[in-house]
Amino acid sequence: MSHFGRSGPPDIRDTYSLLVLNISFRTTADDLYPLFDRYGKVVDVFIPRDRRSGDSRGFAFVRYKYADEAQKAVERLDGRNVDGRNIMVQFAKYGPNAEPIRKGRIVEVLPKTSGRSRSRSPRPRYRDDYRDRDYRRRSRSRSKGRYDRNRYRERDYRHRSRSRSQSPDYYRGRGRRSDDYRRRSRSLSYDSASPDRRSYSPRRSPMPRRTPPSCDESPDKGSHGKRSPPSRSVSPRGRLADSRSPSPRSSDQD
DNA sequence: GTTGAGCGTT
Repeated sequence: MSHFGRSGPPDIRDTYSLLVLNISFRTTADDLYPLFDRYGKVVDVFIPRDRRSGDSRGFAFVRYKYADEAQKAVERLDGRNVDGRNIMVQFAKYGPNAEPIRKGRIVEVLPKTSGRSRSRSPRPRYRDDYRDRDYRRRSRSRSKGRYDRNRYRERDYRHRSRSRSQSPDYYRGRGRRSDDYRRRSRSLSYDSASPDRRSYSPRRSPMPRRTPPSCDESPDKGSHGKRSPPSRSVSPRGRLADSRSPSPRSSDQD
């Protein structure tokens, strides 16, 4: 979807893609187009949206016809306040196919003569993590802390250098044991230890299974872990995989 | 109604 109503990418042969991050969730391409178009010839403005919800992911791609104009827009719009959010404009490092751009076109065309023009926001950048093509499915935001939406797909995406400050020793020595310990503790330490350590959160009941007549007690309280253990211990994974997502990768794309 | 590191589609 392009702002021009065209189908797919117009022409990336001679266009320079700019990645606009930190934009508001309600900011649309129409809002960015005039903003970027003022600094150069904008070929296309694309804002990835969620398939399910259809909401913006919080970033957009602006394609310029010339690199010099694109660079100017980067220096100009980078850090600009749009819709109440401080956007971050930078050259896209990856192409639509998740491939590294280095044809000398869209790739970083930062003139060394200009020195460090982006000293305004010297953020770390990585170029060897794009291989994870599954990133397109990852939660568009960290709301998973509150809402378990795509927790099943959550993996080591942001572990590059954000929250992964712990020493590798922890994972090598403790990591394995922890995994093993967690597994076995699931069958006997259910009502003894923390009943809800990392248990499965059937976000929504697959089937409209109404609560039993005896709904006097709150199922979230201790009562829940008292009668549930037997059913979960039988086949915790079987239920989840049989009722919800049998193969996360199977239905990756429609 | 929420969210906030990052890299893209008819």
